[in-house]
Amino acid sequence: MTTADILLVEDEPAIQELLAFNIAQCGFRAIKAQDATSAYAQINRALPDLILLDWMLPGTSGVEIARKLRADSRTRDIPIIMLTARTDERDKILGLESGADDYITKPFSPRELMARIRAVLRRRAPQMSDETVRVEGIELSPTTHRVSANGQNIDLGPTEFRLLHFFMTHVERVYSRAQLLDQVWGDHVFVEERTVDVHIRRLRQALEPSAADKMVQTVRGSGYRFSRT
Amino acid sequence: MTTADILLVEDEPAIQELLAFNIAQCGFRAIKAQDATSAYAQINRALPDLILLDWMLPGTSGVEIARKLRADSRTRDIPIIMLTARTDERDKILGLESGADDYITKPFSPRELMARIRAVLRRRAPQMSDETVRVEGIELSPTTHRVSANGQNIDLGPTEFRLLHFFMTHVERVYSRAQLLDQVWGDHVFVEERTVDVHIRRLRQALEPSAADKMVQTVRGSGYRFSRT
DNA sequence: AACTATTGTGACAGTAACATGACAGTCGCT
DNA sequence: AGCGACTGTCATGTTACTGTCACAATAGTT
Repeated sequence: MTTADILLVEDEPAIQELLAFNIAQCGFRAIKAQDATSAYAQINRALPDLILLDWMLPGTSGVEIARKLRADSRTRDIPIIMLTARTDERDKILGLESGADDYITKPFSPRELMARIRAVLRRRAPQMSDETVRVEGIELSPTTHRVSANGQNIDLGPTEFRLLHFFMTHVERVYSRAQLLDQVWGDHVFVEERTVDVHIRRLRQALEPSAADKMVQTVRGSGYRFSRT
Repeated sequence: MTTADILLVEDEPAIQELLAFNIAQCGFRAIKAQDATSAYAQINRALPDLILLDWMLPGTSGVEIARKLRADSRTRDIPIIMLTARTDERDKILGLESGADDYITKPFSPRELMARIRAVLRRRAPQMSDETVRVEGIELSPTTHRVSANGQNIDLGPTEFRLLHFFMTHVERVYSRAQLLDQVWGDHVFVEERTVDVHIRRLRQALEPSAADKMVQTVRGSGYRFSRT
């Protein structure tokens, strides 16, 4: 759940392959679709974390797809980046009005595209971006899967790692147990809410040697918060 | 790594950019040309180590370029890989007769292309693949295909060798089994993910006498990591 | 202070993830 | 052909993580 799923809607097979390869190279998971129909099918199977949408598609155009996704509450919040050959300023506006988060014109450098993907993910789903996060003395690096507090290494299990990662990318805000289950465990799992307490404890225990456990705070009646100070 | 220079002759800018990015990702240097004229100009400036040649080009075709390169003693030995949309067997023969080392039809997977580039480079210019890598006490020399840890020789099978080579050039970062299969096994072969475990074990076993096996670390739930300490 | 709602904690069994050993198939070599 | 080295897969151990509970501790209310 740490890696972002990116739905790639593109009809030209060569470009699709190349983009998929680049996405994978950057540590994300690429899900491919050639047209609107298969795109919807993929979205129905599992919500992606970001959608790369070709402007020109056979049948339903990219703009129409974007509009439909924005109309559905289930898909409203999924970031969309449009790919297009047009450089016309009017089209750009049209694309953004249709609900796209960003917009990139062909020919584009893959490096630029990847930068935009990261930027959008950082804005919309910070825990999906794989950048190193630092809060106070704590440092968490998703790519190396390492955590350190005040220089000393911290050993975490997978769940505690994701939990801390989520907290560090959503500082100073209270989350209910249900919200944490959705965000850290995934929305379709059924687990007892009190299980969160246990993992909070395990996280605190791991952070204790560095005195960083004070940052994981209980908000009675509401949930938990990760906070500086 | 003595990076290989790869001349990329392709008129479609989008595909050129994407290929150039992939080439760079793999640690090679991409030199771009849109047509025969600029290709010759680049070759005159400095001989590339490999040429990626689009079959269909405006003006002089890829086949003609390949013939001319083969006729010149200065360029006769440069490996050539042809890119083409045609799947016709006759064209394939024509392409190879014109002197190409390999031939790949669009749409192709970048992974396959990169595998072929590596294969051709390995065949035609083995010294180009790489130079000796050193991490902690371990020393790996691709050219001599030798590995030593703390002075003492280590015997590795081909797969373990490539695995260690990949790890040593990508230290500290965690790779999933799928990523390792992509990077180390290369071709789009279907291999069970658990097979990675076995080769990890074989690698560890080989490194054990030098106590270097501690560097191959398991990251539960994520994959494996090669790390100092 | 007493009571209640909420959260902390230690223990535990089930399980998912990983390690290991064995084996059969393949390939190149002489 | 016969041999040895290497590979991929499976079956079986082994480990470490997970979720749940029972009960202890704490905060909030009256």
